[in-house]
Amino acid sequence: MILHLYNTLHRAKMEFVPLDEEHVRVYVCGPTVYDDIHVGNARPIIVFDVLYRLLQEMYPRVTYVRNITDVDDKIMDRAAGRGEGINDLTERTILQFHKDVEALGNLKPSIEPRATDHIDDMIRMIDVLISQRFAYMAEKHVLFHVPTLADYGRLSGRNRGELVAGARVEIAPYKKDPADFVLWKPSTEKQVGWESPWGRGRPGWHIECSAMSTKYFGPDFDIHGGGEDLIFPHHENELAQCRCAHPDSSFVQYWLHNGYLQSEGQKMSKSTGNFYTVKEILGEGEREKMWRGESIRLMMLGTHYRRSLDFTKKGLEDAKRKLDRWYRVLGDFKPEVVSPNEEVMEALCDDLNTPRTLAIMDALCSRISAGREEASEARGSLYAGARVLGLLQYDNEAWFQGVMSTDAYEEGDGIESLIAQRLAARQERNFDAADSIRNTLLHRGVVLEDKPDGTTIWRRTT
RNA sequence: GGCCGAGUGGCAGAAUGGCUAUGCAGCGGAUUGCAAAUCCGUGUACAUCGGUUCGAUUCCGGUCUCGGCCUCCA
Repeated sequence: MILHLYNTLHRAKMEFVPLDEEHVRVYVCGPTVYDDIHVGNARPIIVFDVLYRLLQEMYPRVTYVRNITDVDDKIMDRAAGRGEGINDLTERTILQFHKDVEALGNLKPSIEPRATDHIDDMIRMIDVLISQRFAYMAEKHVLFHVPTLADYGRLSGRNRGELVAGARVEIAPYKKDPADFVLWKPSTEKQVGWESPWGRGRPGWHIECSAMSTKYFGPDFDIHGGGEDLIFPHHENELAQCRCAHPDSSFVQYWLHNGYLQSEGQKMSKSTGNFYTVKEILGEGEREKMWRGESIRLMMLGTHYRRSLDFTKKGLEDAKRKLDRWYRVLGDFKPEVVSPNEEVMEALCDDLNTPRTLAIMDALCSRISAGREEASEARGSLYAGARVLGLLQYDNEAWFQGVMSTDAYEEGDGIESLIAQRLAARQERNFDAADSIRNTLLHRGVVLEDKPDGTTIWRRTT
Protein backbone atom coordinates (compact mmCIF):
# COMPACT_ATOMS: atom_id res chain seq x y z
CA MET A 1 0.00 0.00 0.00
CA ILE A 2 1.41 3.38 -1.00
CA LEU A 3 0.66 6.44 1.07
CA HIS A 4 0.00 9.66 -0.80
CA LEU A 5 0.05 12.98 1.02
CA TYR A 6 -0.66 16.49 -0.17
CA ASN A 7 2.55 18.43 0.21
CA THR A 8 2.01 22.16 0.65
CA LEU A 9 5.53 22.85 -0.63
CA HIS A 10 4.70 21.37 -4.03
CA ARG A 11 0.95 21.99 -3.98
CA ALA A 12 0.35 18.41 -5.03
CA LYS A 13 -0.41 14.98 -3.72
CA MET A 14 2.82 13.02 -3.61
CA GLU A 15 3.89 9.50 -2.83
CA PHE A 16 5.28 9.34 0.69
CA VAL A 17 8.80 7.96 0.80
CA PRO A 18 10.39 8.25 4.24
CA LEU A 19 14.02 9.27 4.55
CA ASP A 20 14.50 6.16 6.68
CA GLU A 21 12.09 3.26 6.09
CA GLU A 22 12.86 2.03 9.57
CA HIS A 23 12.04 5.26 11.34
CA VAL A 24 9.46 7.83 10.28
CA ARG A 25 9.67 11.25 11.96
CA VAL A 26 6.77 13.66 12.34
CA TYR A 27 6.73 17.10 13.94
CA VAL A 28 3.51 18.98 14.65
CA CYS A 29 3.10 22.45 16.12
CA GLY A 30 1.33 22.21 19.45
CA PRO A 31 -0.49 24.79 21.51
CA THR A 32 0.62 28.09 22.97
CA VAL A 33 -0.51 27.58 26.53
CA TYR A 34 -2.16 30.83 27.55
CA ASP A 35 -5.75 29.55 27.43
CA ASP A 36 -7.82 26.38 27.08
CA ILE A 37 -7.79 25.01 23.56
CA HIS A 38 -10.85 25.56 21.40
CA VAL A 39 -12.30 23.16 18.86
CA GLY A 40 -10.24 24.78 16.12
CA ASN A 41 -7.06 23.93 17.96
CA ALA A 42 -8.32 20.39 18.31
CA ARG A 43 -8.50 19.75 14.58
CA PRO A 44 -4.77 19.46 13.82
CA ILE A 45 -4.30 17.39 16.94
CA ILE A 46 -6.94 14.90 15.82
CA VAL A 47 -5.92 14.91 12.16
CA PHE A 48 -2.26 14.32 12.86
CA ASP A 49 -3.09 11.73 15.48
CA VAL A 50 -4.81 9.77 12.72
CA LEU A 51 -1.72 10.22 10.56
CA TYR A 52 0.42 8.98 13.46
CA ARG A 53 -1.79 5.90 13.87
CA LEU A 54 -1.74 5.21 10.13
CA LEU A 55 2.04 5.51 9.95
CA GLN A 56 2.31 3.12 12.88
CA GLU A 57 0.30 0.60 10.84
CA MET A 58 2.74 0.97 7.96
CA TYR A 59 6.18 1.46 9.46
CA PRO A 60 8.14 -0.25 12.24
CA ARG A 61 8.96 2.91 14.14
CA VAL A 62 7.36 6.33 14.16
CA THR A 63 8.44 9.24 16.33
CA TYR A 64 5.87 11.94 16.78
CA VAL A 65 6.98 15.22 18.33
CA ARG A 66 4.40 17.80 19.30
CA ASN A 67 5.75 20.82 21.11
CA ILE A 68 4.27 23.07 23.75
CA THR A 69 4.92 26.78 23.39
CA ASP A 70 5.23 28.03 26.94
CA VAL A 71 7.02 31.31 26.28
CA ASP A 72 5.14 33.90 24.30
CA ASP A 73 3.92 37.46 24.65
CA LYS A 74 0.32 36.30 24.85
CA ILE A 75 1.24 34.19 27.85
CA MET A 76 3.03 37.14 29.46
CA ASP A 77 0.06 39.43 28.84
CA ARG A 78 -2.46 36.92 30.16
CA ALA A 79 -0.45 36.20 33.27
CA ALA A 80 0.10 39.88 33.96
CA GLY A 81 -3.57 40.61 33.41
CA ARG A 82 -4.52 38.04 36.00
CA GLY A 83 -1.76 38.91 38.40
CA GLU A 84 -0.62 35.33 38.13
CA GLY A 85 2.84 33.82 37.73
CA ILE A 86 3.71 32.65 34.23
CA ASN A 87 4.51 29.17 35.47
CA ASP A 88 1.20 28.89 37.29
CA LEU A 89 -0.63 29.87 34.13
CA THR A 90 1.26 27.55 31.80
CA GLU A 91 1.21 24.56 34.18
CA ARG A 92 -2.52 24.89 34.72
CA THR A 93 -3.17 25.30 31.00
CA ILE A 94 -0.99 22.32 30.10
CA LEU A 95 -2.85 20.17 32.61
CA GLN A 96 -6.19 21.06 31.03
CA PHE A 97 -4.71 20.60 27.56
CA HIS A 98 -3.69 17.07 28.43
CA LYS A 99 -7.16 16.32 29.79
CA ASP A 100 -8.75 17.71 26.63
CA VAL A 101 -6.61 15.86 24.11
CA GLU A 102 -6.97 12.60 26.00
CA ALA A 103 -10.75 12.96 26.08
CA LEU A 104 -10.64 13.45 22.31
CA GLY A 105 -9.03 10.04 21.99
CA ASN A 106 -5.54 11.11 20.97
CA LEU A 107 -2.43 9.08 21.58
CA LYS A 108 0.33 10.79 23.48
CA PRO A 109 3.07 12.04 21.19
CA SER A 110 6.44 10.31 21.53
CA ILE A 111 8.00 13.53 22.76
CA GLU A 112 6.31 16.71 23.94
CA PRO A 113 9.10 19.24 24.27
CA ARG A 114 8.58 22.62 25.90
CA ALA A 115 10.11 25.76 24.50
CA THR A 116 11.45 26.88 27.87
CA ASP A 117 13.48 23.67 28.16
CA HIS A 118 15.24 24.43 24.89
CA ILE A 119 16.38 28.02 25.20
CA ASP A 120 20.01 26.91 24.91
CA ASP A 121 19.31 25.08 21.66
CA MET A 122 17.67 28.19 20.28
CA ILE A 123 20.57 30.40 21.33
CA ARG A 124 23.01 28.06 19.61
CA MET A 125 21.01 28.11 16.40
CA ILE A 126 20.72 31.90 16.45
CA ASP A 127 24.47 32.04 17.01
CA VAL A 128 25.08 29.98 13.89
CA LEU A 129 22.76 32.20 11.87
CA ILE A 130 24.61 35.31 13.01
CA SER A 131 28.03 33.86 12.32
CA GLN A 132 26.93 32.81 8.83
CA ARG A 133 25.62 36.35 8.31
CA PHE A 134 22.00 35.29 7.88
CA ALA A 135 21.07 37.27 10.96
CA TYR A 136 22.11 40.54 12.56
CA MET A 137 21.70 42.51 15.76
CA ALA A 138 19.80 45.76 15.97
CA GLU A 139 18.69 47.58 19.10
CA LYS A 140 19.09 44.48 21.28
CA HIS A 141 17.09 42.38 18.84
CA VAL A 142 18.44 39.64 16.67
CA LEU A 143 16.77 39.60 13.29
CA PHE A 144 16.79 37.13 10.46
CA HIS A 145 17.71 38.92 7.25
CA VAL A 146 15.28 37.63 4.66
CA PRO A 147 17.12 38.81 1.50
CA THR A 148 19.95 36.41 2.33
CA LEU A 149 17.76 33.53 1.27
CA ALA A 150 17.05 33.80 -2.44
CA ASP A 151 13.95 31.65 -2.57
CA TYR A 152 12.34 32.83 0.65
CA GLY A 153 8.58 32.50 0.24
CA ARG A 154 8.67 29.18 -1.59
CA LEU A 155 6.45 27.38 0.91
CA SER A 156 3.74 30.01 1.14
CA GLY A 157 3.98 30.90 -2.54
CA ARG A 158 4.74 34.56 -2.21
CA ASN A 159 7.66 36.82 -2.95
CA ARG A 160 9.12 39.61 -0.90
CA GLY A 161 7.58 42.29 -3.05
CA GLU A 162 4.11 41.00 -2.31
CA LEU A 163 4.88 40.74 1.36
CA VAL A 164 6.06 44.28 1.63
CA ALA A 165 3.22 45.59 -0.49
CA GLY A 166 0.62 43.81 1.59
CA ALA A 167 2.14 44.45 4.99
CA ARG A 168 -0.54 45.49 7.42
CA VAL A 169 1.71 45.91 10.35
CA GLU A 170 3.97 48.79 11.04
CA ILE A 171 7.55 47.96 10.22
CA ALA A 172 10.04 48.38 13.02
CA PRO A 173 12.58 51.06 12.03
CA TYR A 174 15.60 48.96 13.01
CA LYS A 175 14.85 46.29 10.42
CA LYS A 176 17.26 46.25 7.48
CA ASP A 177 14.52 44.81 5.35
CA PRO A 178 10.78 45.07 5.99
CA ALA A 179 10.41 41.29 5.80
CA ASP A 180 13.05 40.55 8.43
CA PHE A 181 11.73 38.74 11.47
CA VAL A 182 12.76 38.43 15.08
CA LEU A 183 14.92 35.60 16.39
CA TRP A 184 15.60 37.11 19.80
CA LYS A 185 14.16 40.11 21.56
CA PRO A 186 15.07 41.95 24.72
CA SER A 187 13.14 41.58 27.96
CA THR A 188 12.74 44.25 30.60
CA GLU A 189 13.58 43.55 34.22
CA LYS A 190 10.01 42.51 34.93
CA GLN A 191 9.56 40.41 31.85
CA VAL A 192 10.55 36.78 31.68
CA GLY A 193 13.95 36.40 30.09
CA TRP A 194 17.14 34.41 29.71
CA GLU A 195 20.76 35.49 29.50
CA SER A 196 22.19 35.34 26.01
CA PRO A 197 25.17 36.67 24.05
CA TRP A 198 22.83 39.51 23.00
CA GLY A 199 21.67 40.41 26.47
CA ARG A 200 18.81 39.23 28.60
CA GLY A 201 15.80 38.44 26.46
CA ARG A 202 13.51 35.82 25.02
CA PRO A 203 13.20 33.97 21.74
CA GLY A 204 11.04 34.89 18.78
CA TRP A 205 8.25 32.54 17.91
CA HIS A 206 9.64 30.63 14.93
CA ILE A 207 13.01 29.66 16.32
CA GLU A 208 11.65 27.27 18.94
CA CYS A 209 10.23 24.79 16.46
CA SER A 210 13.38 24.94 14.37
CA ALA A 211 15.59 24.32 17.39
CA MET A 212 13.44 21.54 18.81
CA SER A 213 12.88 19.65 15.57
CA THR A 214 16.61 19.79 14.88
CA LYS A 215 17.38 18.57 18.37
CA TYR A 216 15.13 15.52 18.19
CA PHE A 217 15.31 14.71 14.48
CA GLY A 218 18.45 16.35 13.09
CA PRO A 219 18.29 18.82 10.21
CA ASP A 220 16.23 16.57 7.91
CA PHE A 221 13.02 14.76 8.72
CA ASP A 222 9.85 13.52 7.04
CA ILE A 223 6.69 15.37 7.96
CA HIS A 224 5.87 18.72 9.51
CA GLY A 225 2.24 19.51 10.21
CA GLY A 226 0.02 22.26 11.53
CA GLY A 227 -2.94 24.49 10.74
CA GLU A 228 -2.97 26.23 7.38
CA ASP A 229 -2.59 29.61 9.05
CA LEU A 230 0.89 28.55 10.09
CA ILE A 231 2.12 28.31 6.51
CA PHE A 232 2.94 31.96 6.67
CA PRO A 233 4.80 33.27 8.47
CA HIS A 234 5.56 30.52 10.98
CA HIS A 235 6.53 27.61 8.74
CA GLU A 236 8.03 29.82 6.07
CA ASN A 237 10.34 31.26 8.68
CA GLU A 238 11.15 27.91 10.24
CA LEU A 239 12.13 26.72 6.81
CA ALA A 240 14.31 29.77 6.24
CA GLN A 241 16.09 29.41 9.58
CA CYS A 242 16.76 25.72 9.18
CA ARG A 243 17.96 25.86 5.62
CA CYS A 244 20.35 28.66 6.46
CA ALA A 245 21.60 27.01 9.63
CA HIS A 246 22.07 23.70 7.78
CA PRO A 247 22.84 24.58 4.15
CA ASP A 248 23.24 20.95 3.12
CA SER A 249 19.80 19.98 4.33
CA SER A 250 16.37 20.44 2.87
CA PHE A 251 14.71 20.32 6.31
CA VAL A 252 11.15 18.96 5.93
CA GLN A 253 10.21 16.56 3.13
CA TYR A 254 6.41 16.80 3.44
CA TRP A 255 4.56 19.85 4.73
CA LEU A 256 0.97 19.08 5.76
CA HIS A 257 -1.62 21.66 6.71
CA ASN A 258 -5.19 21.26 7.87
CA GLY A 259 -8.03 23.58 6.94
CA TYR A 260 -9.72 26.06 9.22
CA LEU A 261 -12.83 25.64 11.31
CA GLN A 262 -15.96 27.70 11.25
CA SER A 263 -18.39 27.67 14.12
CA GLU A 264 -22.13 27.36 13.45
CA GLY A 265 -21.63 28.86 10.01
CA GLN A 266 -19.69 31.85 11.29
CA LYS A 267 -16.04 32.65 11.35
CA MET A 268 -14.51 31.60 14.63
CA SER A 269 -13.32 34.69 16.32
CA LYS A 270 -12.05 35.27 19.80
CA SER A 271 -13.15 38.87 19.76
CA THR A 272 -16.81 37.96 19.20
CA GLY A 273 -16.60 34.94 21.47
CA ASN A 274 -17.82 32.84 18.60
CA PHE A 275 -16.05 29.61 19.48
CA TYR A 276 -16.31 26.60 21.73
CA THR A 277 -13.51 25.44 23.94
CA VAL A 278 -12.98 21.71 24.07
CA LYS A 279 -13.53 21.76 27.80
CA GLU A 280 -16.88 23.42 27.25
CA ILE A 281 -18.04 20.88 24.65
CA LEU A 282 -16.96 18.00 26.85
CA GLY A 283 -19.42 19.33 29.38
CA GLU A 284 -17.81 19.60 32.76
CA GLY A 285 -21.11 18.69 34.37
CA GLU A 286 -23.77 20.42 32.34
CA ARG A 287 -25.76 17.75 30.61
CA GLU A 288 -27.11 19.86 27.76
CA LYS A 289 -23.63 20.82 26.73
CA MET A 290 -22.11 17.45 27.30
CA TRP A 291 -20.59 15.68 24.36
CA ARG A 292 -18.42 12.63 24.17
CA GLY A 293 -14.88 13.25 22.98
CA GLU A 294 -15.45 10.59 20.34
CA SER A 295 -18.41 12.51 18.92
CA ILE A 296 -16.22 15.55 18.47
CA ARG A 297 -13.52 13.40 16.95
CA LEU A 298 -15.83 11.64 14.51
CA MET A 299 -17.35 14.92 13.45
CA MET A 300 -13.92 16.30 12.65
CA LEU A 301 -13.04 13.22 10.62
CA GLY A 302 -16.24 13.51 8.60
CA THR A 303 -14.69 16.26 6.51
CA HIS A 304 -11.41 15.89 4.66
CA TYR A 305 -8.67 17.52 6.72
CA ARG A 306 -7.65 20.07 4.10
CA ARG A 307 -11.15 21.48 3.67
CA SER A 308 -12.74 23.98 5.95
CA LEU A 309 -15.17 22.49 8.42
CA ASP A 310 -18.23 24.02 10.00
CA PHE A 311 -18.38 22.95 13.62
CA THR A 312 -22.04 22.62 14.65
CA LYS A 313 -24.10 21.02 17.37
CA LYS A 314 -26.08 19.24 14.69
CA GLY A 315 -22.86 17.75 13.39
CA LEU A 316 -22.11 16.49 16.87
CA GLU A 317 -25.55 14.90 17.10
CA ASP A 318 -25.05 13.14 13.78
CA ALA A 319 -21.66 11.88 14.89
CA LYS A 320 -23.08 10.61 18.16
CA ARG A 321 -25.80 8.70 16.33
CA LYS A 322 -23.29 7.12 14.01
CA LEU A 323 -21.13 6.03 16.93
CA ASP A 324 -24.21 4.57 18.68
CA ARG A 325 -24.83 2.48 15.61
CA TRP A 326 -21.28 1.23 15.42
CA TYR A 327 -21.13 0.41 19.11
CA ARG A 328 -24.48 -1.36 18.85
CA VAL A 329 -23.36 -3.49 15.94
CA LEU A 330 -20.13 -4.45 17.66
CA GLY A 331 -21.65 -5.22 21.03
CA ASP A 332 -19.00 -6.78 23.22
CA PHE A 333 -17.05 -8.01 20.23
CA LYS A 334 -13.28 -7.81 20.57
CA PRO A 335 -11.31 -9.08 17.60
CA GLU A 336 -8.05 -10.98 17.79
CA VAL A 337 -6.47 -9.23 14.84
CA VAL A 338 -6.88 -5.50 14.53
CA SER A 339 -5.47 -4.63 11.13
CA PRO A 340 -7.70 -2.41 9.02
CA ASN A 341 -8.94 -4.01 5.82
CA GLU A 342 -7.54 -3.09 2.45
CA GLU A 343 -10.39 -0.77 1.53
CA VAL A 344 -9.93 1.29 4.68
CA MET A 345 -6.17 1.46 4.22
CA GLU A 346 -6.61 2.51 0.62
CA ALA A 347 -8.89 5.38 1.61
CA LEU A 348 -6.59 6.56 4.38
CA CYS A 349 -3.54 6.23 2.16
CA ASP A 350 -5.21 8.61 -0.27
CA ASP A 351 -4.15 11.71 1.64
CA LEU A 352 -6.06 10.67 4.76
CA ASN A 353 -9.46 10.45 3.13
CA THR A 354 -11.35 9.94 6.37
CA PRO A 355 -14.82 10.72 4.91
CA ARG A 356 -14.38 7.87 2.47
CA THR A 357 -13.15 5.69 5.29
CA LEU A 358 -16.30 6.42 7.25
CA ALA A 359 -18.46 5.50 4.26
CA ILE A 360 -16.66 2.17 4.01
CA MET A 361 -17.26 1.56 7.68
CA ASP A 362 -20.93 2.45 7.39
CA ALA A 363 -21.24 -0.08 4.59
CA LEU A 364 -19.58 -2.71 6.78
CA CYS A 365 -21.93 -1.82 9.57
CA SER A 366 -25.01 -2.17 7.37
CA ARG A 367 -23.88 -5.52 6.07
CA ILE A 368 -23.33 -6.81 9.57
CA SER A 369 -26.68 -5.71 10.92
CA ALA A 370 -28.50 -6.96 7.84
CA GLY A 371 -26.91 -10.32 8.51
CA ARG A 372 -25.39 -10.43 5.07
CA GLU A 373 -21.84 -10.70 6.20
CA GLU A 374 -19.59 -13.25 7.80
CA ALA A 375 -20.11 -11.37 11.02
CA SER A 376 -16.86 -11.82 12.88
CA GLU A 377 -14.70 -10.83 9.94
CA ALA A 378 -16.75 -7.73 9.18
CA ARG A 379 -16.84 -6.79 12.84
CA GLY A 380 -13.09 -7.14 12.96
CA SER A 381 -12.76 -4.81 10.00
CA LEU A 382 -15.09 -2.28 11.54
CA TYR A 383 -13.26 -2.41 14.83
CA ALA A 384 -9.85 -2.12 13.19
CA GLY A 385 -10.96 0.75 10.99
CA ALA A 386 -12.25 2.57 14.04
CA ARG A 387 -9.03 1.88 15.87
CA VAL A 388 -6.84 3.54 13.25
CA LEU A 389 -9.18 6.54 13.43
CA GLY A 390 -8.93 6.56 17.21
CA LEU A 391 -12.63 5.72 17.64
CA LEU A 392 -14.59 3.04 19.51
CA GLN A 393 -12.19 3.20 22.42
CA TYR A 394 -14.90 2.74 25.07
CA ASP A 395 -16.34 -0.52 26.31
CA ASN A 396 -19.86 -1.01 25.10
CA GLU A 397 -21.47 -0.47 28.48
CA ALA A 398 -19.35 2.58 29.19
CA TRP A 399 -20.38 4.10 25.89
CA PHE A 400 -24.13 3.61 26.30
CA GLN A 401 -24.55 3.86 30.04
CA GLY A 402 -21.39 5.36 31.46
CA VAL A 403 -21.42 8.67 33.23
CA MET A 404 -19.10 11.31 31.89
CA SER A 405 -18.91 13.33 35.02
CA THR A 406 -19.66 12.02 38.49
CA ASP A 407 -22.07 14.73 39.55
CA ALA A 408 -24.00 14.89 36.30
CA TYR A 409 -26.30 11.89 36.48
CA GLU A 410 -28.32 9.88 38.91
CA GLU A 411 -27.08 6.45 39.77
CA GLY A 412 -27.86 3.56 37.45
CA ASP A 413 -29.78 1.82 40.29
CA GLY A 414 -32.61 4.32 40.06
CA ILE A 415 -32.88 3.63 36.37
CA GLU A 416 -33.01 -0.13 36.86
CA SER A 417 -35.74 0.09 39.45
CA LEU A 418 -37.86 2.35 37.24
CA ILE A 419 -37.42 -0.13 34.41
CA ALA A 420 -38.64 -2.90 36.72
CA GLN A 421 -41.68 -0.83 37.69
CA ARG A 422 -42.41 -0.17 34.03
CA LEU A 423 -42.13 -3.85 33.20
CA ALA A 424 -44.69 -4.64 35.90
CA ALA A 425 -47.02 -1.98 34.51
CA ARG A 426 -46.65 -3.39 31.02
CA GLN A 427 -47.46 -6.87 32.22
CA GLU A 428 -50.69 -5.49 33.66
CA ARG A 429 -51.18 -3.79 30.29
CA ASN A 430 -51.19 -0.45 32.08
CA PHE A 431 -49.52 1.35 29.21
CA ASP A 432 -50.20 4.85 30.49
CA ALA A 433 -48.15 4.15 33.59
CA ALA A 434 -45.47 2.44 31.50
CA ASP A 435 -45.21 5.36 29.09
CA SER A 436 -45.07 7.82 31.93
CA ILE A 437 -42.04 6.05 33.36
CA ARG A 438 -40.42 6.02 29.97
CA ASN A 439 -40.98 9.76 29.63
CA THR A 440 -39.59 10.39 33.07
CA LEU A 441 -36.42 8.60 32.11
CA LEU A 442 -36.24 10.36 28.77
CA HIS A 443 -36.24 13.68 30.59
CA ARG A 444 -33.24 12.41 32.52
CA GLY A 445 -31.47 11.63 29.28
CA VAL A 446 -32.21 7.90 29.26
CA VAL A 447 -33.77 6.07 26.31
CA LEU A 448 -35.36 2.65 26.72
CA GLU A 449 -35.54 -0.13 24.19
CA ASP A 450 -37.84 -3.12 24.64
CA LYS A 451 -36.22 -6.18 23.17
CA PRO A 452 -38.20 -9.00 21.51
CA ASP A 453 -37.35 -11.36 24.37
CA GLY A 454 -39.18 -9.17 26.86
CA THR A 455 -36.15 -7.50 28.41
CA THR A 456 -35.56 -3.76 28.34
CA ILE A 457 -32.20 -2.11 27.80
CA TRP A 458 -31.33 1.52 28.32
CA ARG A 459 -28.77 4.05 27.15
CA ARG A 460 -27.98 7.67 27.74
CA THR A 461 -28.74 10.24 25.08
CA THR A 462 -25.45 12.13 25.33
C1' G B 1 -4.82 45.35 -3.69
C1' G B 2 -1.76 40.48 -3.95
C1' C B 3 -1.71 35.14 -3.21
C1' C B 4 -4.31 30.47 -2.23
C1' G B 5 -8.55 27.29 -1.84
C1' A B 6 -13.68 26.15 -2.60
C1' G B 7 -18.78 26.14 -4.93
C1' U B 8 -22.29 18.70 -5.33
C1' G B 9 -29.34 16.61 -3.87
C1' G B 10 -33.44 19.45 2.33
C1' C B 11 -28.56 19.13 5.36
C1' A B 12 -23.57 17.06 5.95
C1' G B 13 -20.00 15.14 2.60
C1' A B 14 -16.82 11.76 -1.06
C1' A B 15 -15.41 9.78 -5.68
C1' U B 16 -15.43 10.04 -10.89
C1' G B 17 -14.37 11.94 -18.45
C1' G B 18 -19.63 7.64 -19.80
C1' C B 19 -21.47 3.12 -14.51
C1' U B 20 -25.61 3.47 -6.86
C1' A B 21 -21.14 7.37 -3.00
C1' U B 22 -22.24 7.32 2.09
C1' G B 23 -24.78 9.32 6.45
C1' C B 24 -28.81 12.24 8.47
C1' A B 25 -33.61 14.10 7.36
C1' G B 26 -38.23 12.87 4.11
C1' C B 27 -41.72 9.30 2.07
C1' G B 28 -43.85 4.03 1.81
C1' G B 29 -43.61 -0.76 4.19
C1' A B 30 -42.05 -4.78 7.98
C1' U B 31 -41.57 -5.20 13.32
C1' U B 32 -43.67 -2.96 18.18
C1' G B 33 -49.28 -2.11 23.01
C1' C B 34 -46.88 2.66 21.67
C1' A B 35 -41.89 3.66 21.19
C1' A B 36 -36.69 2.71 20.46
C1' A B 37 -33.57 -0.10 17.52
C1' U B 38 -33.28 -2.83 13.10
C1' C B 39 -34.61 -4.32 8.16
C1' C B 40 -36.80 -3.64 3.02
C1' G B 41 -38.18 -0.07 -0.77
C1' U B 42 -37.95 5.13 -2.59
C1' G B 43 -37.21 10.71 -4.66
C1' U B 44 -33.95 14.88 -5.21
C1' A B 45 -27.40 17.08 -7.29
C1' C B 46 -23.10 18.54 -9.33
C1' A B 47 -22.85 27.87 -9.03
C1' U B 48 -22.93 30.15 -14.05
C1' C B 49 -21.32 31.04 -19.25
C1' G B 50 -18.23 29.32 -23.06
C1' G B 51 -14.42 25.69 -24.96
C1' U B 52 -12.09 20.66 -25.67
C1' U B 53 -14.47 15.74 -26.41
C1' C B 54 -18.37 10.73 -29.44
C1' G B 55 -19.56 12.09 -24.32
C1' A B 56 -18.02 16.67 -18.65
C1' U B 57 -20.31 17.29 -12.32
C1' U B 58 -15.29 15.57 -13.50
C1' C B 59 -10.34 18.74 -18.12
C1' C B 60 -9.44 24.24 -19.90
C1' G B 61 -10.91 29.58 -19.82
C1' G B 62 -14.23 33.71 -18.32
C1' U B 63 -18.01 35.36 -14.70
C1' C B 64 -20.34 35.32 -9.99
C1' U B 65 -20.29 33.86 -4.86
C1' C B 66 -17.92 32.14 -0.41
C1' G B 67 -13.68 31.15 2.71
C1' G B 68 -8.46 31.63 4.17
C1' C B 69 -3.59 34.09 4.32
C1' C B 70 -0.74 38.72 3.60
C1' U B 71 4.81 39.18 10.38
C1' C B 72 3.93 36.06 15.67
C1' C B 73 -3.78 33.24 15.03
C1' A B 74 -4.33 25.77 14.72
